[in-house]
Amino acid sequence: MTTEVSPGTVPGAADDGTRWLDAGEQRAWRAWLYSTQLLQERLERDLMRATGIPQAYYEILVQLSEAPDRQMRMSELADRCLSSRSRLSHAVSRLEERGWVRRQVCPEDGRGLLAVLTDEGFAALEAAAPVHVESVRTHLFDQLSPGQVAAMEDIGRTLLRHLDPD
Amino acid sequence: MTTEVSPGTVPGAADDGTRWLDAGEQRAWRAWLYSTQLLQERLERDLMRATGIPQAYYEILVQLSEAPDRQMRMSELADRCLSSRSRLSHAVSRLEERGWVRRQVCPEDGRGLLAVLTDEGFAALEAAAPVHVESVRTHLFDQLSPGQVAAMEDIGRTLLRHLDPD
DNA sequence: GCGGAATAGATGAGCCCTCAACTACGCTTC
DNA sequence: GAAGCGTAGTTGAGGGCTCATCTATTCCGC
Repeated sequence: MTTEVSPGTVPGAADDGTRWLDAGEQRAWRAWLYSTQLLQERLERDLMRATGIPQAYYEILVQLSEAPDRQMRMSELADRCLSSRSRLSHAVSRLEERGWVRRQVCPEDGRGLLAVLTDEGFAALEAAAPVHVESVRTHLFDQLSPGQVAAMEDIGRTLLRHLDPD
Repeated sequence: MTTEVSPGTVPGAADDGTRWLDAGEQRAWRAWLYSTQLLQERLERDLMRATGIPQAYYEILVQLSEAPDRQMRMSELADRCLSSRSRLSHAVSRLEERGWVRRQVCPEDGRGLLAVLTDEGFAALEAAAPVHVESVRTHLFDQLSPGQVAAMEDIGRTLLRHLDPD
């Protein structure tokens, strides 16, 4: 009862060695959790409503658009999009149905495939980009001071070093 | 070509009034996006693997466990979980199947229902809590300095004021 | 008290994602 | 040159979420 506990935690839990969160950590955690959740949902909905493109697909188009010849191996594309192979495979299938991406056999490796951005795909990205950028600016950058933006980058990088140890 | 643009943005885009992101903003944005994405996935996977409970359900159990008589109106529960009514309704149906929550008619409002946490539900939460807290501590708090934690809370609160204007 | 708007919640289709197989090719080694 | 292992990518089942729609109840004004 005296122990304010954690990510939603059971009041009165026994001392079982768990490193529970104190009240301050609890507040910080909730602020992070709720804000990232709401921001993500907001960005996703803005993009989806305006263009019909989910963020995950947008990211794929972006990566391809920046690649030499607008093409990339499936695996590398998955890595860059922080996506599982399976997720990417499903996603590229959908994008193929829309005519935005093509699969092409890879000359150097008979197992491999290249995902190629089509002109239609590039056009779709060009149409979507301003919408998405504006959304990110409105809901994120317009709300934060330069110091907060710097802190956000610093925190993000710190977490990435731990989470994504290439 | 000279303009480094944004959330994945089309090189060479014309000046169409879009407030593109500059290189620094781009970096900050990516750091935030990737770190939150990876952290979320990590927490979700840890909790799911160890307990079979998705984070969204965990949050519901937490909110109920902290409510008077471990019960709450569906709508209020949805609000507190940052969930849509529909999502909560589906989720509570699943939780009912597991025997962790019960639906009960609301005395004061014939339209309303109360979600009630069962003893089994509470037990499931008690079992899951240490796992989840440990995961949050390992992947988040153990990585950040006290200053970074404070900045994280500050940024989160700032964004919430804009996103969740109660 | 009656008609209409607002509120509480449920429901089903469709989409995306995860997880666990599974196929197919390449790379070594003997 | 066949066996075995690792890598590339796909597939399908199952679950969660969104969105639009639907029902039931309450609230309000007259």
